[in-house]
Parts: sequence; C-alpha cells; structure tokens
Amino acid sequence: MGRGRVQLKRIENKTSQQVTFSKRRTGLLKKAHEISVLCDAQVALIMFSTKGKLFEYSSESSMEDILERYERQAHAEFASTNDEPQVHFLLRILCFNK
DNA sequence: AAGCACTTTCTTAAAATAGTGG
DNA sequence: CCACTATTTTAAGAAAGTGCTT
Repeated sequence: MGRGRVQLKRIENKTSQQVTFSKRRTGLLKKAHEISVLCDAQVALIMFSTKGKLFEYSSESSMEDILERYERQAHAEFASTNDEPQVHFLLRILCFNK
C-alpha cells in the first residue's frame, strides 16, 4: 500500500520491519475494536514484538474473561479430536505465567 | 553528544468495504 | 449469494521526532 506493490514476505531490513510493525499493530488493534463495537463480537487480540513486548486488546473489561471462554469452547470443540491447536497450547502457557 | 528502539507525520497508491444491482 | 464500483481507510516509503541509555 502506498508506493508500489508489496508481497507478503518477511521484511529483512530491521528498521523498516520495526516501522511496519508499529504501523500495522495500530491498525490491527483499531480493527479489533471496530468489529467488536459494530458487530457485538467478543474479541481478544494478543501479539508479541520480536523483542518480546506484549500488546493486547480485549473487547471485555478483562482479557481473562475471553481467555476463559476460549478455554471452555475450544476444549469442547476439539474434545473429539486429540490434536489440540497450537494456539490453544500457547494460551495455556500464558495463563499459567500470570 | 551519539546511538538505539521505537513512533509519528506526510504523500499517495493499494487494499478494504459499503452500496448497488444482477 | 456473487460481481462490480465508488468511497473510505490503511499502510509503504522516506524522513523527522521522541525518549531512553551509555
């Protein structure tokens, strides 16, 4: 966007990667909020920068409410199959560390 | 002062989306 | 539903700004 075609691949230049992360993160958080307001969607967004900094958005007052809901629902939905999604696994680690 | 790790600002083209009509 | 388009929004690129550390 903005100046020529851009393809989806890792940005090798460290500086422009950082700039892109900063700008896209802002847009992503804004979109998460917008869809939660417009469509009554319950939204949780978690991201980590390369340096390990946490960024999060939660449509509810507390992130834990949504994570709990995820825990219950995802567990129920994948109860039949034994392959637990990786995202689910990572969330368990997150909750444990809090 | 200088280096670093981000963030912001500006211009503007790409991408998303709200309407519209098959 | 899908396709087209008109309008709005996002973000690439370049440059400048902010704040923190040494």
